[in-house]
Amino acid sequence: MAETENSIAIPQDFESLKTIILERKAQLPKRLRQVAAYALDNPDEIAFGTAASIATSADVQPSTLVRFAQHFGFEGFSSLQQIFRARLRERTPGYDERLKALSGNDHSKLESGSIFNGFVAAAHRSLDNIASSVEPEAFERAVNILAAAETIYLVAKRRSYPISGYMAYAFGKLKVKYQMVGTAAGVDDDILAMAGPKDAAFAVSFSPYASESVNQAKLLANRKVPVVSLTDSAFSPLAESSKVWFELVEADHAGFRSLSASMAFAMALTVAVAEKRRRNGEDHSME
Amino acid sequence: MAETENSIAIPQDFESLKTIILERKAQLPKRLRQVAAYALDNPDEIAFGTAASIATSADVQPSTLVRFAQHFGFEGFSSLQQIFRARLRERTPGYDERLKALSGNDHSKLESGSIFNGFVAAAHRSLDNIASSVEPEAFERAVNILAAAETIYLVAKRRSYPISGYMAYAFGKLKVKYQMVGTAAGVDDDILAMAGPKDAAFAVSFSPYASESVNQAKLLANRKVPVVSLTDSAFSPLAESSKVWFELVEADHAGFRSLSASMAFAMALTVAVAEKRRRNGEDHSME
DNA sequence: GCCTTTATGAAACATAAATTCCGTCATTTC
DNA sequence: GAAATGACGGAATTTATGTTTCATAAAGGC
Repeated sequence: MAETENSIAIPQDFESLKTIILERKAQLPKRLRQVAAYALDNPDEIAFGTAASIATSADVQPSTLVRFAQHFGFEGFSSLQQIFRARLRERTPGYDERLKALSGNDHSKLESGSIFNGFVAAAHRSLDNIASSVEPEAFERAVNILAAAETIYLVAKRRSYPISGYMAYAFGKLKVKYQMVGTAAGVDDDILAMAGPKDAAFAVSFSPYASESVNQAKLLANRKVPVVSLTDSAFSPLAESSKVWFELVEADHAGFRSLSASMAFAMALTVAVAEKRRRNGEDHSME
Repeated sequence: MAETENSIAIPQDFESLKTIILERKAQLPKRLRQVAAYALDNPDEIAFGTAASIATSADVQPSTLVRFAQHFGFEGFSSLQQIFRARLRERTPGYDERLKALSGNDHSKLESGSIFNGFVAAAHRSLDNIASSVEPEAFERAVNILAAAETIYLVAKRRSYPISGYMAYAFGKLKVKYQMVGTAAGVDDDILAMAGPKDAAFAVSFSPYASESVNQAKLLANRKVPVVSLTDSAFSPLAESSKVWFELVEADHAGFRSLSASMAFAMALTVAVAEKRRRNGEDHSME
């Protein structure tokens, strides 16, 4: 039987394997394509896992993994796995190189490279700051407030809007009731009128502060709705209306700021709230 | 059975394991010391090899490896091996201090702290990857394409939406003509109908891919509109329609991903495009 | 519409692995 | 110098892993 009459050679390194997989991707059967996608997206899993564990993660049968390997000329799954392991071995991270890679990498040779480097570096700096500027106790309190809320109102405009947008997406997936404020014009007041002390709000506003956000936060605070806020200055007008507030200064590159740290913060808060709710009791979590 | 009455805790990461081994090295029996030396000299072997193969290499019996592991409080050899594997997985940072600051800071004491730490760490990892996964040449090409465009169409749904949202905000401030696709339902086709070869599009889609985004990218490509895309898998259907595409895998914490690296990337691209336009000529930049 | 081919899932099999157990040896202590 | 304690090597045991096989399902061709 000429099972593996390889007109083409068996890939010996990860890069060529990746290339071949991408080339043949279209012609692959459904399950094999599924494995291919999983393999390229989670190479580390392939390297360390067992056939059984990988099969579970990728949602296929172990035999499919073997077939996949054989499809590309390997004797069995194990020999394919070697490629993935070699990749980790050789790519000895050499962490120093990694840092060097940032300051001295190919990017800087090209025109736009320094801009790219600048933003990555700025994001790193932002994240360095975040651990020190966010107090654990405050974070805990914020989580408690939001976890106890019936509905979480998300207040954000302009530059902050993507943050609440992402939180909304995540809350939706996590089955946490939320309400975005400030999407369509005009109806905001009606939405806010429904908020009460049993709810809570999360407001984000960076300088220059959108006056609507500030006003809406005030309005909510007056209605005894506990407000948690994220801002970039202790002088932010948001702080007055907030039970808990966080000051998070994003590092900038050439005056422009990305939202890297804010996104990490937002996601942490979102998941922490969901987690807290889950723990607090399955009794009334799904109403 | 008080075999392992650990007055001290079992090491959970490679660094602390290394420290403990070095501390106790002097008091170790001969063979165990032999294993200790081998382990620290050939960590990769420990990570990938089997107990039998390692034993042969280190010139000891397999049972000695088990004894060694138990000596340090592990249940068996396998659990010790996990430490060595984790080291390779998590590209143990050359940023030692940074991570140590993370795992050892006040946050870990509190309930939600580990979630917070997890997301900050994940964001760091994402940014570590970004420099290596984004090719400078590709970035340059993407900048050129978008800088040359009359109008930049931003295509993104769901999880990717905040990215294009932020780019829209920044483009607005930078006076770069753009058009968001997919905000209000229904009018998308009309908007896309205006796009032509002189324009360009930037599409973002992460798994699971929103079919509208994919279709719209295809549509644009068919209309000879150059498409630049950002995705998280080489398998993304977006890739086919794109002139340039970037694969950017956000590291996850407990299965949830933030958008930290994507945000840095988006901002870098946005500013680079604006900068390029500014340089290309003040003549027609302000029309 | 039927038949052939190919893909897929589930379980069985054989193998290789990790771990445990026990006998032997060396070193120390009384 | 004898007994005891601990280390070590090697084999036995048990676990679990990769692979193969077979039956079924889906797809494609005539």
